[in-house]
Amino acid sequence: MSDTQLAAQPVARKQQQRSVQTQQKLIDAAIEAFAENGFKGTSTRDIAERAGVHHPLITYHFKSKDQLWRAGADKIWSEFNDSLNRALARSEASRPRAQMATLIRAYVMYAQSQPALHKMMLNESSYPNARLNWLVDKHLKPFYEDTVARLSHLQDLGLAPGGDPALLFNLIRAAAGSLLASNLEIRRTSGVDFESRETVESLADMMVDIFLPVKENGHA
Amino acid sequence: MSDTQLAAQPVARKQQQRSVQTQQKLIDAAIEAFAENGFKGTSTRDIAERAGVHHPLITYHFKSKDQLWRAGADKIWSEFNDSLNRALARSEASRPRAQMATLIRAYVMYAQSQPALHKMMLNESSYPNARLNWLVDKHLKPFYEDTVARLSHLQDLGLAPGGDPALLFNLIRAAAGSLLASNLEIRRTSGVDFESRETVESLADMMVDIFLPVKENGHA
DNA sequence: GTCTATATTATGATAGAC
DNA sequence: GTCTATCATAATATAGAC
Repeated sequence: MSDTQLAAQPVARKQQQRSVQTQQKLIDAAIEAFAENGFKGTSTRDIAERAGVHHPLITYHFKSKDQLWRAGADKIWSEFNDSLNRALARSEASRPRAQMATLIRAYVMYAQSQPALHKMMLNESSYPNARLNWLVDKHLKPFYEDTVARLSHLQDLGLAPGGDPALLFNLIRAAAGSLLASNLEIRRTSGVDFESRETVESLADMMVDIFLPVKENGHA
Repeated sequence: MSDTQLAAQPVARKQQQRSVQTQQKLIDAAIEAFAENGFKGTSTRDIAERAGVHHPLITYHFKSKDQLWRAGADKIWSEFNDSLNRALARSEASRPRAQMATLIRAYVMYAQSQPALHKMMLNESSYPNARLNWLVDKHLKPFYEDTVARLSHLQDLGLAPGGDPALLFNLIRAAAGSLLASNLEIRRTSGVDFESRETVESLADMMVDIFLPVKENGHA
């Protein structure tokens, strides 16, 4: 092996690290900007400024505005799935109603910490487009399939409100997502502040009470 | 009176009529475009194209993009309030639970026919800005005050779920608004189609069942 | 991997002919 | 009231120096 190879490797690694950091900063800035102003309403210059990076680096790292948007959506959904799975593992709940209550609480908590999840979905639902199809097929559908199966089972046990379980799923999801994405509006209208953990937890409690009104036998 | 005055009046009226028509076309196109792409994401050229009008006419009739946005919001909220008031008058319901059920149904129906109501609110809730403050103070607040008072009264009667009535109000509103604004996404994910009146009515039924689970004495 | 400079197109708003 | 033409700015994307 030559000297240049021995010396070159650490340099390459450092460069690789900086590259990854730049990409992460751009992705985080993109999530924020796209959630605020939608895909069309967001300029790559705005994203670059938020990330503290020169704007041609977006093309360099992500090829296009569209690819950067996808990277942002991937990150959000990955964090969201992790968050729900961790909550399920932590709760150790084995009964279906308790599991669904855990899911609802975890959904509300995640929607507060990252309202962009709902914002980006709703922004893309405005008119038929490739990003919406991609979002649904890659990310929403698996979550939907799993959760509707759980809700359907709860209905069979008489532990969830009747009616189309797909409708029920979307009702719960839309309520939590939209509510926490409307943070600023609701604070101004109602004085309710979802930045307070207490308020978010009372929302989660209220949702569990309303959407799962029937308790499991022998348990609180 | 001179001849010129007698002849000029009808011409002025015709011009006035065309002016009003142009303004209406622009307002309708603006509502559509702003709901799809948000304020920043919408170009005045896009609005003018949708309206079939040359784009400098926007400045002429509305002074600015911002003023046109406000005209659109005013129209939506005016129609929305009319729609709710007509539903209340039509139902002749005198008991508070039946009135609230009527309001929920009317809200769902309006959200289907004009999802822009929810879309424009949520778009402006993304970050602090003058349009959000204007929307809340002029339009949302009066609706909020009236409806929370009704919900609070229902809670006192034991006819609505407990907890902060402001939270309950926003939960119901966000659920219906967001659900019908997510039309395209939900159809692709779940196969549920809110263009069907039957589906929308079963959603309204489900919402009344869930949010007003306790019936009034002696009535269905 | 990062920068400056720039090509090309789109945007909000206006001026001035008709 | 309506049109064409245009200004100043901002957008996406790329080229090429370092």
